[in-house]
Amino acid sequence: MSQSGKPRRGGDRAEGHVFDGVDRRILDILQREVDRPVTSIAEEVGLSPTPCWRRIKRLEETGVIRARVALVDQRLANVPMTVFISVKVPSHAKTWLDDFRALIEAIPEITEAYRLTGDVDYILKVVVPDIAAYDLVYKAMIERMDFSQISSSISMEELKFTTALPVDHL
Amino acid sequence: MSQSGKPRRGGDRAEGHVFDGVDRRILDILQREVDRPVTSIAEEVGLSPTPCWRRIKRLEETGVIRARVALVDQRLANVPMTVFISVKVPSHAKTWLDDFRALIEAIPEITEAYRLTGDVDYILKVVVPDIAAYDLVYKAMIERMDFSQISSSISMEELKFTTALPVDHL
DNA sequence: CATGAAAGAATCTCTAT
DNA sequence: ATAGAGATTCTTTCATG
Repeated sequence: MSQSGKPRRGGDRAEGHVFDGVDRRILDILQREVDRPVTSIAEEVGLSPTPCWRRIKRLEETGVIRARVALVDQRLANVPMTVFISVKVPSHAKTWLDDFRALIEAIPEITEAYRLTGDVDYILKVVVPDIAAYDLVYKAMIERMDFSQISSSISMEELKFTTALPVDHL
Repeated sequence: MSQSGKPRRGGDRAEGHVFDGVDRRILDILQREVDRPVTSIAEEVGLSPTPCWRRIKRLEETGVIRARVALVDQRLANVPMTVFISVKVPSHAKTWLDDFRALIEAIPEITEAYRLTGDVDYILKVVVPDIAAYDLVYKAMIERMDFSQISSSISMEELKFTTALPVDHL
């Protein structure tokens, strides 16, 4: 994968900007260690510091780089448990969805939420210290809203977690 | 949630270190903008720069802060599509799991993978440019390994995505 | 128009009080 | 906690090909 077979045309995006292999390599580095000095990155991609710095700055200004964040260890932050909640909606009224959005935003333990195709309507990723804390989240949800169905799956093991998007498609 | 009702005892972790409310506030900031100057963070949490800097450094050394990374926009990086793959395993042999781990590691489009309780054994998060690219990932998987069952759900909408863990449990 | 060199500003890192 | 020195990095400007 990550090799579609199509010839690379330079990777023009919707916004009209063109990225090349050097941009990809810069992003690949920044997605793993954003505190690397520009000179070090420049060296690795075979550029002098100034043009490299300009590329990074442009990647920020165009929004390709959305944010620079610290990733925190789940266990050391006392939220070692990850639970996935599958939700079916009881109503397709707009008010229900609005309430659901507000609920999701209000609960920091819910770190991800997606609306899906298929028989499950939404999937939520929840991080908590333990089952008891998860139960509090669960209760808070069903107290505030109606659900047609909710089912939980506990993550027994995280095999992979990366925030680095594949860059080969750029 | 995120308020368990128990009195805060300072939040001693497994490693024996004690975090307080200031550490929580620092982490909360760093999880959103890691490039904030130390002096600015110090000001916000009501500390002078030096002790604030020392706290941040300790958070790094103890591994609470795992990494500092750039978050890239999915759409602008040409991987706007998110797909969740549910997998059931055909065999509980160790070799199968080893192969599965290697497969997951080898495919950069698979950004997350978890082993779950319940009827689904694993769930994978995959980011790709489009259906065609997804199909390549899918084919690469079933060509390399056997699965008892695979089912895909396409994300129609990302309601929430944050890498910031809740800090109230620390 | 992109590159490379270099100067000034800001920040980081650590020491001393 | 504060002050501050020295090193590093960032950001901009300018000359060059």
